Amino acid sequence: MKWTPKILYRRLLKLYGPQGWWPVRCEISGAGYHPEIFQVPSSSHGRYEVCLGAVLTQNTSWVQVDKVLNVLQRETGFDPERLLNVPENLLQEWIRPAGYFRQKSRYLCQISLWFEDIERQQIEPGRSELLKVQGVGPETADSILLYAFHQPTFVIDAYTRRILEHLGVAQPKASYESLRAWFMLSLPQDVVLFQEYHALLVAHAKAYYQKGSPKPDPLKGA
DNA sequence: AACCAGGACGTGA
DNA sequence: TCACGTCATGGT
Repeated sequence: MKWTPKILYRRLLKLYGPQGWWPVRCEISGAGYHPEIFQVPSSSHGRYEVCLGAVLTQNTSWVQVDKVLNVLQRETGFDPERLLNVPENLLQEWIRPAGYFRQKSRYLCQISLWFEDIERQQIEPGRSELLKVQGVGPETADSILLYAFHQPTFVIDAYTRRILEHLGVAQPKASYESLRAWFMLSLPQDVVLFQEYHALLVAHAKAYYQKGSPKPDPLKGA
């Protein structure tokens, strides 16, 4: 089987159907994810929530992030100015369940400053500028650009790597940018397509590529 | 009781 | 550039 981005997408879509992704809070979705009812964040608070979640979920399960986002919603109403005025100790207590709380408290402040700039100037955020923010690496940057600001960029995460390796598409040590290019160079630059594609990869990985209990990939069989 | 979770950074070679 | 140690909590 010679895998291309388009073929892989068709197979995943057939297996799992539309995802309607960025996971928001259980309070809203009931299950941690809300397929079908994903609303693109049209408000500043919505965009900001995605930014916070993207940082908080680094190397951390979403259920932990979910708890933290509920606290941040209650305490700050997803207002960057209010978050920036919270004493560091208190912010760290709020985000403790998401792990790395000392690092992430700083990262959240940095991304908040960046966010305020973007919203104030009402300009489209640039990827290279976003990557300069402390605590924002390639995956976090692409998640923010794709899900908060609707820019056509592709998110590569650990799940995506695992799938591409097992399918024989990628080398184990392939760079982030090379994998991102593999998708972006042969697909239409469509925001919803990229959002759905990443969501489908996560769905597939959760089903078959969990490290504890890996199962045979149905994509490889046929 | 280990092992893992949708990474990123600082350091040294 | 790149490999490696570090950061930290909660779930399984």
